[in-house]
Amino acid sequence: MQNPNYNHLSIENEIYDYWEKNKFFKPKKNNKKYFSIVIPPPNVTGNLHMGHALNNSIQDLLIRFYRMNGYETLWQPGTDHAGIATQAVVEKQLLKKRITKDQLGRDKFIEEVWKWKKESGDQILNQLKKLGCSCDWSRNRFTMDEDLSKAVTKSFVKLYENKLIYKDTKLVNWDTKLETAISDLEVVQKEIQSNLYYIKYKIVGEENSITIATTRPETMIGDTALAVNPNDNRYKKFIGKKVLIPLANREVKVIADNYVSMEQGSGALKVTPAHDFNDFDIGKRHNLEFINILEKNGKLNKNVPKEFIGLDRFEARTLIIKLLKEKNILDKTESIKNAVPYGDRSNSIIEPLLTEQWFVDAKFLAKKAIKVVKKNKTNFFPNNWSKTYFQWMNNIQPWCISRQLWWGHRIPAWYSKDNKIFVADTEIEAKKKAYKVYKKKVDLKRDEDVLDTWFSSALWPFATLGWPQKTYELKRFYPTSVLVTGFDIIFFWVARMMLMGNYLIKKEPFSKVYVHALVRDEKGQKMSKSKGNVIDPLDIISKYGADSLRFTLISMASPGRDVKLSEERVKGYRNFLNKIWNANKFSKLNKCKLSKKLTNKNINLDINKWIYYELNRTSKEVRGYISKFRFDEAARSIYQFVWHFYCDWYIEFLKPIFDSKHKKNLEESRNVASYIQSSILILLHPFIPFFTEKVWLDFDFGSYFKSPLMFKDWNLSTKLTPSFNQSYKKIDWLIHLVTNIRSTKVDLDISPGSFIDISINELNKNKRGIIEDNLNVFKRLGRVSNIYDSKIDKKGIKIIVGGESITLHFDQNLDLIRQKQKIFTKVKDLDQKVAAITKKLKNKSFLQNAPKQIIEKNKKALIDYKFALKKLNSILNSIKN
RNA sequence: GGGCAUGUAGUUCAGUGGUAGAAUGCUACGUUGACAUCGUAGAGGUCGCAAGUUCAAUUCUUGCCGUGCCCA
Repeated sequence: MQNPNYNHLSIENEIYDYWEKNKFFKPKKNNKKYFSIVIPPPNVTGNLHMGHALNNSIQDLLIRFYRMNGYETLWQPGTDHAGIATQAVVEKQLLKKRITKDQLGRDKFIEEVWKWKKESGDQILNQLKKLGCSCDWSRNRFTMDEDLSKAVTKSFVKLYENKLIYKDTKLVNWDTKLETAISDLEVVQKEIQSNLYYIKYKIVGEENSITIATTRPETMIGDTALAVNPNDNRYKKFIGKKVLIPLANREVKVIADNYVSMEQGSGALKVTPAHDFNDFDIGKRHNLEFINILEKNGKLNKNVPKEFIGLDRFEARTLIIKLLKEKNILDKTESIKNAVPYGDRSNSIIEPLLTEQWFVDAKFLAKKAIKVVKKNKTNFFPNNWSKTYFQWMNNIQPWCISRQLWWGHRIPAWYSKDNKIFVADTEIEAKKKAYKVYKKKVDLKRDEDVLDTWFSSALWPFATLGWPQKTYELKRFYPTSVLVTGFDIIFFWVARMMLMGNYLIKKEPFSKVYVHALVRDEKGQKMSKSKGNVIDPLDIISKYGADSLRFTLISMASPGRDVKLSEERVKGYRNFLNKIWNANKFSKLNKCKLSKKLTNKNINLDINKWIYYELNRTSKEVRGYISKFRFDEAARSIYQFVWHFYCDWYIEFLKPIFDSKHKKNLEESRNVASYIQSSILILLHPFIPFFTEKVWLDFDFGSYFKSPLMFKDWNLSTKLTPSFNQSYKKIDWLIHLVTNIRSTKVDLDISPGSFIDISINELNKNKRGIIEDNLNVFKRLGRVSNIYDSKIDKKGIKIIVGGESITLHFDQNLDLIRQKQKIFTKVKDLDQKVAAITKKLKNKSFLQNAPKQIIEKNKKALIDYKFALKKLNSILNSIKN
């Protein structure tokens, strides 16, 4: 420990190696309780961002805490295969070599993806190690692993057989860039400036026309009706008649439907059942024709007039407007703001498209998932999130699980030539099933599509533990104890695990869900690359250390609030580590050492009892906070203890003792100091594992406690005799006294280093005893040379501590103006308080209604205030004289 | 439009039906053998606004205003 300051740079890697080498992250089997967490699997293409850092700091805190409390503890790590994102990454890479995926073909392309995964897929896991995460890496899983894939197939088959997975032709959100269906959750509505076009539809056989309004005029080619509200007097007369769709030159009926709003637009609605979700419903209600006009890439197909075939949807829009203008059919154009759906991956405008897809009957599965939360088998923290959860679950839509991609779990469905579907675990099984139907061998073709990545993520909590095998881990660690996650994926992920877990295992996947907020920049702005305000956790780690980052994030993770991160805060907590580092140096310098002889029964000195008492209190408090998920309060509590009790006062108390030759006091204090020091490491280990481990090893606490820090019993609280509480109060008073002496010196403009004499003749016996018992400590900290037990003939000034007065004597002439000023303000303050309480105590209804202890408290306060006021006034008088 | 948060010191945030807290920043002083990534002392708040409930409201209720997010 030669460095004057703590330097994390070489230390963190070295410590992580030490943990891994010793296999400390593997669960230690025992018969006691278990604690398990499955990591929210980061995207295999991902890089560690602040959200991950927060998420995983909290998980590691919990895992280390429960591990140290003797639970059989598993933190299950892994990554997900991120269908769209990964495929895009590999496609991009291939494009650099001027190869398209279609040139390669499906199998070769998949090989390329695996190659990529092997080379650069686990980057984020190494980044988690930098953060100090104590996952059991020997159990690392990937959603495309063989056993997880088996779990996926098995679930699909089971759900299909139970009619909870089915094929259907529906409108889905279609991404024309990626050419796949995407989930409605992957669609972001963006408010943009659009044109609202008013177009005249001529009534067949009349001169009249009806004007409709649309932002997507190109879809009119697929119109199969015109709808008006049945109560709309403007249009009633047209119901049942036919209109001519301009350009398409097709005749469609005018229908009446309550869905149509009379106020919106022109009050008449063009109905395109194959290209709009609301129109789809109208189409079903009125048995309309569904005309699909789009190819999968967003170009117009053969169902449109010749001049439009092959045009991109937006080119078609421009052309249509041009033609309508020419033919004088365009009534007017309005500029409006409207919400337009974008794909969150491709950032291209999403088209509702009529396709055949696979769906999960989410509504059925939701019933159980709702019940489990209602019955508190799964609890959200903060509890408010359960409302969000219920709201979504209650309005759940069929979940479209097929994706038109190559990378992912291929759907285990095979088709015969006459399009019969055979769903099975393997092709052989499917063929067997087909044989039963056809009574002969037939050729089968496998479904080309893959499953939504979230389908496999939904199985994560049990598939990673070995399901469908009946493994030890599944039995021991399921349901998992806590899920730690960001609120943004409650629907995407949490809800879906609940659907699947409760159905396939018939048990909730986790007992608790801790939901944390977003990490933002210091101004509260969302971090984004385009804004350039991204703080890279790895930069922060290399600059200040993983521990500093962890402590910062944990301290700021107040429930229901976003974390506003600024580098200044990280720096502050780096300073905190440095402070402890130096406190340890002090301990070593003074030969502090643990001793088996030390028990809390043979501690005699007040200061040692005081710190022991406070440690005990802190440890209990922190445990309470952690179990209530109040990590911010837990961090605050330890910080307070370490800096303001241990460093600010206790180490100062120790100095006079270490300078003395009193053998017994010396030994006791060295023992206690060392005990407190080691306890701080234990308390803090879940928060700042690298630092605490380093010190633990340096001081060889491991051999004393016969335990690595990571498995050391975290529980520090013990039953203490009342004498500890007494000592606590004594030292507390002493601290007030010393503080008061110091501030009086500042008020009087006297050098803080100077020594003074004091008289304690007005002090009661009890308080005198405190000074006598802690004489050296008091003299050193208060910078007091002589203590008189009687009035002495020397200039002085009285101060009040805890209602008792003491006289401070000074040699020089004093400038009492500031002191007087200060007393004046105190008197004024007290006067107000006395007046307020007096008024209160005269109020009959207060006396009648307020609880007894409040009345007593007020009465006592009044007496105290009056007493202090009297003393202050007498001091004021003495100054005047 | 519906829903959920949120408004407390310059800043970031705790907290409570009964005397307003922390961190950081700020000011003054300080290099005494753990630490200047530090120490000592201090200044700093109508607890968003209004009404109601109550003996008592920063805290509970309602309304309004501001901010953020989710869903349509």
